[in-house]
Amino acid sequence: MIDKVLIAEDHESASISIQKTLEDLGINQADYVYYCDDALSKIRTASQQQHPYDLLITDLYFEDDGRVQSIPGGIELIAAARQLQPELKVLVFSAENKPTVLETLFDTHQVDGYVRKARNDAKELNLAITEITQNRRYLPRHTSQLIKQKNSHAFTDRDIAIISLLASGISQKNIPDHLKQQNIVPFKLSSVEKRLKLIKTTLEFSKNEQLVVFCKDMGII
Amino acid sequence: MIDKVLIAEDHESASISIQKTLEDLGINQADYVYYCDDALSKIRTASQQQHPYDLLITDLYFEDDGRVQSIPGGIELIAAARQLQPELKVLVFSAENKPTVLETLFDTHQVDGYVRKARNDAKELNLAITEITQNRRYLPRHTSQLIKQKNSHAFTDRDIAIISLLASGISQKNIPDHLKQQNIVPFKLSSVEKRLKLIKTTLEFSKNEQLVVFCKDMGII
DNA sequence: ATTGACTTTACGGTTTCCCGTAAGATATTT
DNA sequence: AAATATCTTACGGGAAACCGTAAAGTCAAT
Repeated sequence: MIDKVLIAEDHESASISIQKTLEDLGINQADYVYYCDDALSKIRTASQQQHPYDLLITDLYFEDDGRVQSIPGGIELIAAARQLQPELKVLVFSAENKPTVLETLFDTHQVDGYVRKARNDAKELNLAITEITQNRRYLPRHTSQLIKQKNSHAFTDRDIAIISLLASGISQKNIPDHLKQQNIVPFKLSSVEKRLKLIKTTLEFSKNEQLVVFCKDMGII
Repeated sequence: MIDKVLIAEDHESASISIQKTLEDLGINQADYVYYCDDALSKIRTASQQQHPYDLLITDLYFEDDGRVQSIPGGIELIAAARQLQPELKVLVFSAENKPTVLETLFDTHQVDGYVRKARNDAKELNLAITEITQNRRYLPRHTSQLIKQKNSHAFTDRDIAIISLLASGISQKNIPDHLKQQNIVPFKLSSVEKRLKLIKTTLEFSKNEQLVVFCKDMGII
């Protein structure tokens, strides 16, 4: 049974809707915070006082408004919260739709539910909480479609480093220097050239410009 | 005085928050729709029945879910609504933050208010409606900062065409063909080279890759 | 029509990128 | 340890991009 819920959401309007949904479900012990750091400290305190939260509903992205935060976003919050309280249920409520991000949420973080901010998100939220109450996971069915896409390439950290350098204006012939500095191997120019060629071939791209916008769109960089 | 409000917002959760805010302000005649087409037909009917809306609160982006819509988004909705009912007040409620988009909203569409979906958006929504009730515009103060940014370049349609071609994988030396096909002049390679160099110089960029991601981020392409 | 200011194109040299092949290094298998 | 496979680097030729200069074209004003 889910009695005590914590909402971590920086958008006040979204937070209000979540609170209303919890009310509709008869859940009266709902706390809400606008920063990840506050969320973690509440989880810690509740856990220490032998009255832990049953469910964390969290957004993924928290806007920086000047207040220094040690936890930058939802993913890090989930990791930190689970370390304090491993059995804590987690429901992510976010507009995020990028395959790579969702994949890590489902696989490495094993979230119990995911509701995307979209047309029927309030009804979905209600449904998701109901499912989680019964110890089931609530993951959108079209997720698998999103993850699988034609000619997909698994980007390594090195790939991301290289493409990020390109996107930041570094000339290809200078990339070896930067890779070396970051202790990324192999770092020689010809290996960089080969790798870029491979990526572009599998994705059926012809130019670097195309590749960087793709990575932007996909949230890879 | 504002009595009758229409909410055009595809996110159910956001719509609920807006409705709650209106309740808090004592505005009881609030209709809400999830599609732009529905919004326009409601505005038309209300206007014809001599009981028009006082305020339209609308999102900018409406997700395509298969239902065919003639009005794709908020900007087009605003234009169509103003044509039917020129004195209609418009308050935009969106996560949008790109300078170019906001500029057209404020300047060419003359919206009465803009609230960005962010940390204190519910309070801001309340404030904005109060301001509009008193015939004042409510525009965020940091807007001017956003629009004005160092080394800014005014992108022409031709610039956008060129950069879009680059981003879609067209080789620079083939751009002249495509420009010619689109009847964009000048179209010769050397003029394209010169233009790209100018843009990159003013923005202090060194590579095309950098330029295309910038334009992606800014919503220029 | 001529001048002058400005825009567009032509052209050539240099740099960077692209891409194949071959040599060298590293890891794996037997 | 030798053989094999795989990965990394070296190198070189050709293509594309970069960049300056000069020529050709365009336009406005007198």
